[in-house]
Amino acid sequence: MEQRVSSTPSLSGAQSVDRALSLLSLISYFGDQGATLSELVEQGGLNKPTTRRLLLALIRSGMLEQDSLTRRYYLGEEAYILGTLASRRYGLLQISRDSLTTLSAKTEDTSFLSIQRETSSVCLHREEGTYQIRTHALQAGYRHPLGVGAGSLAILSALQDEEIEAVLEANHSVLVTEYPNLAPSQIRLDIATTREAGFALNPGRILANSWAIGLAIHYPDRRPAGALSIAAIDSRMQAARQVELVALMQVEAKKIEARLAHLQPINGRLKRPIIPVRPGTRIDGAN
Amino acid sequence: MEQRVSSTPSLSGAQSVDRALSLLSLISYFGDQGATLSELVEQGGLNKPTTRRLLLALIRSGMLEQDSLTRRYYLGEEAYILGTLASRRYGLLQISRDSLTTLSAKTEDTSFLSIQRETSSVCLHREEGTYQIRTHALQAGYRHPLGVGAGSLAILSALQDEEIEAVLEANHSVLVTEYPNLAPSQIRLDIATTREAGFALNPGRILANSWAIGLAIHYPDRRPAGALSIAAIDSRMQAARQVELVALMQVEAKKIEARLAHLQPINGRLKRPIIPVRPGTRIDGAN
DNA sequence: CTCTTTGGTCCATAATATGGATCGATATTT
DNA sequence: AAATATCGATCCATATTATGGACCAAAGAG
Repeated sequence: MEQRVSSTPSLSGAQSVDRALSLLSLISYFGDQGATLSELVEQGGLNKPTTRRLLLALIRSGMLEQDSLTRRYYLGEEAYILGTLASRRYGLLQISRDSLTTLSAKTEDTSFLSIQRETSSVCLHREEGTYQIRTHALQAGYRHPLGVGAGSLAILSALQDEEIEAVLEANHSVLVTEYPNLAPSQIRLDIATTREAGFALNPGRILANSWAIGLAIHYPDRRPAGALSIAAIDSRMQAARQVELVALMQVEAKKIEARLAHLQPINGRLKRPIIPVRPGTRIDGAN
Repeated sequence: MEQRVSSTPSLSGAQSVDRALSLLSLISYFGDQGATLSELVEQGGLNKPTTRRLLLALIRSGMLEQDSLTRRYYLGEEAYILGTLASRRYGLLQISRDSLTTLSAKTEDTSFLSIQRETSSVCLHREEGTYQIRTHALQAGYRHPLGVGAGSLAILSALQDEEIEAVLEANHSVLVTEYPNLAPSQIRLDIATTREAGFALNPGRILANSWAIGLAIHYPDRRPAGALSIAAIDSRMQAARQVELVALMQVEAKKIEARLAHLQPINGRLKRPIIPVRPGTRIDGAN
């Protein structure tokens, strides 16, 4: 009870919901590894009893699950179901899956789909290539500050200049401490190069010899919806092949953008499903 | 403040989180149509200001969005992202997508994937067939009480007898009022038929001439993970073709079950993603 | 065996959520 | 066109609810 701000004029409220969903979001970054209570207390900025109480509420709703043995917390089945249902409005991954398959099949290298989330990019999908040497610097669920990584840089470069500055400022301390090769000034240079070339290149900036090419996917209004990227070892990413890869990616990006244009106006009226269940009927430990 | 139960011994707490997530779940049943505040007040069992306050909290977190014009509420992008990230543990749909494509391609009819959610089944995906006459009784996101519909009946039939009775009891009033052709007693008969035949048949019980066949998908421990189903007009669902369809579906169900067996033990330790963001830093209207 | 760490919980206190009442805006009716 | 109904949204005094320091048990670590 320190966080008094006293400004909250009226509006707002339901702060435990904010906190609980912040925790949920935080947990999502732990991926398959799951999160421990201590980690969540440390990184979530809430104390132990509060954290635990909110986690229990999330578990009750099915959004979260706790491994009874390891005591770790994982996203639950309800999160998966809601996401699947939401995918009809936001189904970038669904729409892009074919393209990722195609890209990895044609190039033999691993391809990725990333999106923006606040000031970071998140990898939504990794499509394995067949080539024997693969970089594992990026996995589904991994997050990096915008500008770090090829897809991430492609997205950042597609933002407006003032947004870019806001992002870089927000990420300043993280960049300086965690990514010595990627100071904000360096990223600004990379953005210029990206815009000029029409694609983003990560020449092993995060992991040596692990190069990648990224291409932004745009909404009809030109805002970035995400980015495709392809990663390989440097020997497979020299100038000539870069051109080939970009050409392939451009074809797929175009396809995705065409489908995206059809996805948005789904707000049309559909028949109502049947809705018998009555929530709000006081959930205790009654499950 | 009527709902005093006074029993809540200790445990529990964070009730607004319960309520908010109940609302979120409720909204998910409205699908592409979105939900209005009034509908949510009516069906959610909470009053208007409370409902609205919780909705605002959900919007702040990105789990929900409100159409600024129609004022309707829809699942938000954050829900989609979380679901995508959770899909590595619960990716039944991902695993089943190929099978649905195959089934619809081979049969020319529309195929579905459904799962259990509490005492209902929810359609996660509808894969269109090419045949000119198609039934639109089932869409992704639609919910029916367990036992209503072919996939739904297949799932119910795969449960244990005592679970079945619990489900039927919970759904009793809904079945009686909403589905005159599907009294609990009728469903019990259908279950017996389903278990004997090895597949579920819906002979136009919900919508005349709209028949469907359902086949349960099992976890390694035999609990149902969901169900495949194929729907068509009755003339395309006579005995001979039923056998053909079931044979095709069994092949696909086997494939899915094999992949499911590999999905579960993903609790392995993976490299940690980078986690710079600090939630819990008081979210107001600051966005 | 003791010390430390981690998961989990208790409970008096204080902060927060609650919902009846109210308001403005947009249909609907007469 | 006026009157009425409906709906979304918000206010604010009240009392229910969340908070977090302190504590406990269990499982490593030394």
